Amino acid sequence: MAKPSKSGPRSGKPKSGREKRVTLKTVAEYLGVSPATVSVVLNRSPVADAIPEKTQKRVLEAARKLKYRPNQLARSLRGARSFSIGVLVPEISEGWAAGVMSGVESHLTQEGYFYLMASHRSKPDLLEEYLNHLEDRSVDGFILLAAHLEKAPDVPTVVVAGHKKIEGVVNVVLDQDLAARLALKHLVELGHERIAFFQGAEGNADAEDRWRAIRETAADMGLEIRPELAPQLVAKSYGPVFSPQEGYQEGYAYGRKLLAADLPFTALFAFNDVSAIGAMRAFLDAGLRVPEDVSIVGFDDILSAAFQNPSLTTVRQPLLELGETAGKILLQRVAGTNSHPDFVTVEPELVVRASTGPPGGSSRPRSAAAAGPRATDRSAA
Amino acid sequence: MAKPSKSGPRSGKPKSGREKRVTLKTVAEYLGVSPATVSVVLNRSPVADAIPEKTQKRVLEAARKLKYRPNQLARSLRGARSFSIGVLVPEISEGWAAGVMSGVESHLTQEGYFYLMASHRSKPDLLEEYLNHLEDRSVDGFILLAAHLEKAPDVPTVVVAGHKKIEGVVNVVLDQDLAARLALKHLVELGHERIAFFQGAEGNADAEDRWRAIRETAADMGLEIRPELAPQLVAKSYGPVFSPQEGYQEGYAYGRKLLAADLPFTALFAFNDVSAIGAMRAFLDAGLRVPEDVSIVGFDDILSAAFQNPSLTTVRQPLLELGETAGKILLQRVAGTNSHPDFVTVEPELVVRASTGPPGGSSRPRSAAAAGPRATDRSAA
DNA sequence: CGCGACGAGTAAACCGGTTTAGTAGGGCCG
DNA sequence: CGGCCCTACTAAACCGGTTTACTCGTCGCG
Repeated sequence: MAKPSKSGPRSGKPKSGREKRVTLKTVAEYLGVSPATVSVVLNRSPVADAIPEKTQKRVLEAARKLKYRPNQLARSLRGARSFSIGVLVPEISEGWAAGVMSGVESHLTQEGYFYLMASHRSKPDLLEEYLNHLEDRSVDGFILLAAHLEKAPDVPTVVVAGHKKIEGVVNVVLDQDLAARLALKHLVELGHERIAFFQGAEGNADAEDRWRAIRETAADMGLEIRPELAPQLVAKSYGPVFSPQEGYQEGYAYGRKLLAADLPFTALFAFNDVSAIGAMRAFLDAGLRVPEDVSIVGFDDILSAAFQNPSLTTVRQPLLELGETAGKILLQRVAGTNSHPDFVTVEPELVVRASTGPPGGSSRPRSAAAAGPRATDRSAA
Repeated sequence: MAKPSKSGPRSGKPKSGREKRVTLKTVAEYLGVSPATVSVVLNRSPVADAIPEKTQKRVLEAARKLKYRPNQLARSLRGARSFSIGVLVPEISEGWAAGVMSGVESHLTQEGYFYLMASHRSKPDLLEEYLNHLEDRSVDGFILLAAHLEKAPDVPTVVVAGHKKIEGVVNVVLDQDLAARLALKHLVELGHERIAFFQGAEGNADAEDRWRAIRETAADMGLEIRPELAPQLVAKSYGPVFSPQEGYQEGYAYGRKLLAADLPFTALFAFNDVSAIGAMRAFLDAGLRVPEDVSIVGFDDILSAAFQNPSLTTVRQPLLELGETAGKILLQRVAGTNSHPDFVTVEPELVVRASTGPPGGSSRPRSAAAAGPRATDRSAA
């Protein structure tokens, strides 16, 4: 019917060497129908109900045969959705962000979304600039890591490790209270009473909330926190960062300061693994044994935590889960599912390794008996 | 002049609460000119030469006042360029890829580009799928990390750590010959003659080329490579990977095997830092001293390399530079600057730390029988 | 026989820009 | 005074889809 003309085989001018891209029109002409019909069928739009099976089959087949792939830019221009979301991280190469990103990506690509990414370097003006650029590219939503947002963007937004309540923004955060409880309970059960702490640097996304959680939990458990034993780090790292040397060196320096304070303590709960590792080295260098003289608990569970000697007991952040949760919630919001809570928490986990043990005094008390085997017990045969 | 009408203040219907987005038309109507004029002026298109200063100023000012921001999707739809490029990495959370990405990002965002990203997980079909999806989103080019490409995509492409010559694709690779020379020269100058090696696993993007470089360099320097002292790793990691425990444990296992081979050696040049660290622990556990009994050279310079005890001498990959180079070349190609070589190399650097030293273990070369003391030798004071 | 209801699509507007071809009006020249 | 060239823009096509409103032909029914 209609006029199929001789459109089947490639007629017309031979063009230059290159194949033109297959477009909606190509398919329509090939079939002798209008572009609208093809579009409607391929999208299973409700209007397509009026089109008989037979034609639908023809369209589908033609599309497949010609290897038609719709131009996504064109679709997004008209439609509301672009199926891409903007992601802003403090710094990609940084371990924490990379881990969370991995979770974000896994969920998004699985749902057919891609994301546009940039690093805000914790600078408010860069953040602002990228938010604008990305909106101009019609992203459907934002996922922001460790970002200090002032006001909600025009599209759905989820912030990971932001701790500010902003109308219309969902925050995904680690359950710092649980983290504090896990670590302190572990130490207390081992018999520790005098515990030192590292507070996160100002500006660190998690520092404030984590410290609040620690204070409250310590109070609940009847632990005293001595200010002299709870210095605040200053390294300019933002997130729970694996910043090259700085954090490590700072941990070393503060580890020495703790010793110099000359107040007794048998354990240290550091702000993160990097500072924990630095402090551990300081203690070892000072002739103390870990964990016999000082137990150490880190935070994050960075990859090298397990490689330390002794291997580091730490509170693991489920980075993948943080990312996946953020992705899931964002896509739900993009899809219009409303009413999410302001804060969604993800649970950390305590990874007990060899850097913690019962407090045991200088002259090898019951360490041999109670402290049990080293972590190197895994060496099998 | 013309008819400014009363367009200045927001007239018309009050709309609902929300501000409509400012579009080209908005600006045009506000000024009483046509969209074409505004477009032409804002783009400094050659046609705009015909438009007097005065009008141009008016347009520019109006655009600023109304906070006009062009819809990038619309621009890309017509124009050839979308100012976004597709990036496919093996896995984001992986250290090597994250480092290279950091370089890529730095160059691209600086040039006003964004990128769409996904992980190909070293699976050819995923790679293929994402290449298509990204082309459908009109990316201007591709940067692929550690990917095995079969044929060149339709847009300019740069592959980092791909080692295959493909027509129209530029490869950015580490100079493995230089890497081998740096490491071996260092060891030879220290006095080492019997050196053990770890070969990279099959499928690792760099394994083959690196091993070739090592063999050739060793031959040049008159070093003999004993097959028994050059086992090939098998961990399924692709790139120069910081794969959690596996690589480390494999290093440990192969370290033991080297000792069991009962062939004398005074140094190990590992395939990467992770396996080097694993092997180091194996040596230490066996009662050997590092570097007095065995010197160890790693590869990559992962962040924790400096935290080891002893800290690890290693061949550093300039990850940022790899990424930046890839970005720079790609954008040049996108801009049409032709004729790039098939391969561009980036130079590694030897970072000498504490795990290498002259051979000359006190009196016990490689006493396999010694299940000696722990490695806690650092009890300085 | 006339009318409304389908069935099967289609024309055309639209998204928000870019770009090409063209045009109205004025000045200058011969 | 007509023709021509500038100047300063503008109309309209176009990019590649999506969507809404409408048409055209046929059938059922009263």
